[in-house]
Amino acid sequence: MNKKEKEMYSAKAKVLKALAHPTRLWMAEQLAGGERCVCEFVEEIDADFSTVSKHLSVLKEAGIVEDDKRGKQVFYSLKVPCVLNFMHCVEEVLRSNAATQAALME
Amino acid sequence: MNKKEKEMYSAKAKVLKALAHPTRLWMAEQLAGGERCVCEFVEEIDADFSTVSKHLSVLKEAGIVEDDKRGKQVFYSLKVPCVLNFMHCVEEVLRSNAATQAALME
DNA sequence: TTATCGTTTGGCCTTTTTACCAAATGTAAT
DNA sequence: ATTACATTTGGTAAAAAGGCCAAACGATAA
Repeated sequence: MNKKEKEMYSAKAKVLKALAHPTRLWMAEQLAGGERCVCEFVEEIDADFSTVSKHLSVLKEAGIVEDDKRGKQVFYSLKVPCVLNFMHCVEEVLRSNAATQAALME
Repeated sequence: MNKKEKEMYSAKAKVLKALAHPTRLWMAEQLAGGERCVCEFVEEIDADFSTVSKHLSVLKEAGIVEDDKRGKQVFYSLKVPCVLNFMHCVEEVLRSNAATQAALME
């Protein structure tokens, strides 16, 4: 891996890292159903307003979501919807793991 | 988010987290071309043997790769190849980010 | 203007992650 | 049995991530 390659993989990893948190993953999936304002998320998660805001800014920084301030509220939406395709595969990994576990039990 | 949902998202996040590191991401892509032994990775990355081994064990723990000890060497291979599909989307995010950047320049 | 609402930012502390070293393990060759 | 090789494990120190509080901000309402 040369320097340029390293930077490329760091950039890719950053995108994945942004999604690699339960709360952020959940948020991303919620946004698949359309935009949401920060306050909606705060209600549904049991977390501080500032915590939710910071999670959203991680997603934004990674380029996964974008924000739109309208009036007093800020609405977030998915910028690159394909991230949800990840989920099918992630679920396949989980199923595979479950199968492996089950096999060990026998 | 109830407790069960929380656990589900934690499990999914763990899979993503495993891939969310430049070195591990690179390794996963390398494995797309077929199995590799640990020593091969050590040569190509400028990192300690133990570091490489630990990264691989993170991938293994997540259920993304599996290992096969043959003789003195341990060979790793992709267990769930679909993880590579992630990459197309991740690249799309990066392209989208580049476009956003470019737009700002004008 | 002042007050209020929705959100972000800064600071601080705790937890997790990362990476190296050294020591332990297991396999194969001598 | 001893040695050498490939890998893993344990320990530890440094860096990054997570989450809460309080303070700052910007837009609207009074």
